[in-house]
Amino acid sequence: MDVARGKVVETNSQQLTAAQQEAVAHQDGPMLILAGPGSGKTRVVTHRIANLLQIGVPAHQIAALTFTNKAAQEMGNRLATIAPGQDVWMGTFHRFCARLLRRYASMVGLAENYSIYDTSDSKQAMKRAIAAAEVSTSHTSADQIAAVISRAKNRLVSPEMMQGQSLRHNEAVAARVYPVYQKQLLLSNAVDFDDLLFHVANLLRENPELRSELDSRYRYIMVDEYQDTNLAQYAIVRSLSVDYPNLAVTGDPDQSIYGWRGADINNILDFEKDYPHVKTVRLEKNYRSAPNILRIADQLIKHNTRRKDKQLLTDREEGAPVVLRMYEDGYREADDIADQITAAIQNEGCRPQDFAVFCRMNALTRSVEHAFRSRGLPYQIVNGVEFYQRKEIKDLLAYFHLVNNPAHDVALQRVINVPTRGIGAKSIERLRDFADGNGLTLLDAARNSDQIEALPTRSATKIRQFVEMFDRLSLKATGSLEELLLHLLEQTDYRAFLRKSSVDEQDNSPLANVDELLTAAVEFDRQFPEDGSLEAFLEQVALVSDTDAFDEENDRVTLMTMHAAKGLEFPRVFIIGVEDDLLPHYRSKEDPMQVEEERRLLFVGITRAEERLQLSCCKRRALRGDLRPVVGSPFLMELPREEMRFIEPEDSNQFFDSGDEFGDESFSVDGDAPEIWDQSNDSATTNEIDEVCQLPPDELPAKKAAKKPALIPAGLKTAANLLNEQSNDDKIPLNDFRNGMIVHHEEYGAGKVTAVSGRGPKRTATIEFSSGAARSFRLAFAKLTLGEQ
DNA sequence: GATGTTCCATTTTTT
DNA sequence: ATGGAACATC
Repeated sequence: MDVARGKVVETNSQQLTAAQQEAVAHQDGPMLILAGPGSGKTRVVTHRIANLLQIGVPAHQIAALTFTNKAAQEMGNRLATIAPGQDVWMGTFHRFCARLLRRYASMVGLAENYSIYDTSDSKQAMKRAIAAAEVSTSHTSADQIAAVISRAKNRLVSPEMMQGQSLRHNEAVAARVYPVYQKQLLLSNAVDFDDLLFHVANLLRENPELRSELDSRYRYIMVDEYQDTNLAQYAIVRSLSVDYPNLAVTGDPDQSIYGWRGADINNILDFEKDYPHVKTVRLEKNYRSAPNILRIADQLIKHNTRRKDKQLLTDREEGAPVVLRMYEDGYREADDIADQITAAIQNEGCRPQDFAVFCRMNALTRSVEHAFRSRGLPYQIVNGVEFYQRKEIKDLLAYFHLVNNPAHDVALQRVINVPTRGIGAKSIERLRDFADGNGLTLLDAARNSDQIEALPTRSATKIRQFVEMFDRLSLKATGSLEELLLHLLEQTDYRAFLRKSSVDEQDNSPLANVDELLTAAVEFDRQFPEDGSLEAFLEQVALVSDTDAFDEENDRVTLMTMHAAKGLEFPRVFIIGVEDDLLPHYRSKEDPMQVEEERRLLFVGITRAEERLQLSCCKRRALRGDLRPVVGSPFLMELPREEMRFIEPEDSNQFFDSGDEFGDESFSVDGDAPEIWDQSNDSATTNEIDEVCQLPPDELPAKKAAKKPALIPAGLKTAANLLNEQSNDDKIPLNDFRNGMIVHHEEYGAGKVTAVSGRGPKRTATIEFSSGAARSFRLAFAKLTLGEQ
């Protein structure tokens, strides 16, 4: 795994505060560390581990459970600096369970080479289960059923327990699908994400000897982000802390943001009830943020009812006021933020990595990305799973999965006709029927394809050929990943298939992705030369999370969701789209508890900022295709306006330095400005837009049309588009770089392209200059123009 | 059976 | 806007 250095320089334990020292010194018995944002929680936990080691606790008796690999890594790195060479187990809950489950797979009816289905795999499996269960999905959907089942598993509800309960419609449907789905998973020797926890929790509950063995094996357990644990996770740590109740959990109820995934905030709120003799430590001193940022955060979170009241204290100096800014639309918002960052880098000596832009949902990163790219501002989008969700990567990995676990039906269905080899939907359906009818896996059914009466000989032959190809491939399973992948690519002629099926000729990114996967395989081979690396590789791939993609060594502006931002910190933070229906999201507005969670999400975002913070919202936002009027988030009303600096769009001729005037009066000066803080639906702008939108295009009043970008049909150029195009004018489109092309670089002069790889912002070209030097450039940022031939 | 077309919903957040 | 699924055509 990559080694990322922590930003915080470790100091010795003398410099811990009294509260921190108290937590560090705690040895036996349960402990609850209520740690506010930026309170040095990771530092406390690592020092405590070091302390335990020092007093003679063997490293293998300690386990630290986190929610992301990133957090585990960070902890590991820090521990390495204060207690080097100690083999303390650190990792995510899911990885911990995956590991236990490998060992005790047979006890839950799995084989040790079981596969972990990712979300799309389990969705496929779900569809098949729904069909097999013969239920109607007329008033529900596969997604809804999946959600109900997921929730059930998180709450340790088994298929049997779900029967016979009085349920709502989609729950009743789910209750019928659930047992079928579980049976199919077992037959496929597979688990979904929830099963990792579910199986382990059941294992511990049903096998007292095993439970006590593991309890004594893991005598000291630490859980990070305890506020985000669900019932299954709760049950797991609880049953590992009976004989040796040395469970130390850290968390902050105010940062509980995974309720939608089954996390139960009561786990942390009731911890003291669960463990009567618990030692509770509150870390309330904040080392991260300027006081004005903390006051804003504090004011906001005070509006929640389900919480433990907590102070946020800091010694830091007062900083610049928090900015609350309104823009005309998302494009202006993105452009302005890009400009602000560019200016700060030029004039204030900031570096790209000092900045982060947070949003409620991934879709909002698009416009920001565009603005950054057009300015040559280096950035990283933190969504680690993206690469592994690309078609070509999923295809190849599906072959890997099938080699590792031939029962993996989802993988087989994915690849049996990829590349196309004449096995169509009908054949697959017959194969599936045969498998279902005889309780076989799809591969076993395929091995007996000549016995399937419904199958034409022609199809049976094709299927047999596929099985033969697969068997040849399987022979490579014990070799290196590189060897396996190369063999696979050759046997299936996959690259040719990609070239043939790619829609536009220019786009060779699928091929570049294949190369990137190859690189990853080689790298994994290098790191884990032992046997069995295929399984380990697939497990690692299955359990990567978005946050894991964050690279703090990289000098780039970071773009991510607030969920992904938890646990991180940046000197300057922008939070975009602080708008009603987005934050809080409209789906969460019915339930006051969910609204509180949304408020906590904003709290998490705000408290990531060290020095400066800007919250912004727009008058209009392009979402789901078209530009719609929006209003500011009700949360903005909860902030102490007198402490903030409010900035309106320039072209409405309004500029308010600070908050006193920020209310009604500000807006009434200009009749055109919408009352963004007013949630009522009858705001002037809303009506105006609606009204105009109903007119046929040629009847649009010219004046209004000119003023409202909202009314410009997609495809026409907006001012923002034009601007961006201009600045890109002389640059070569990314995908136009070809080997042998002659280019010109500002600094190095003329050169020839010798290699191109990567895609999107990572697209890179190697160029040999006339001086003889060769250099690689990220094309999105390099200053390259077309050279003379 | 393969390929192309249209239509549809779908998007909150993620291990 | 995008991608998947259903439908139509070769």
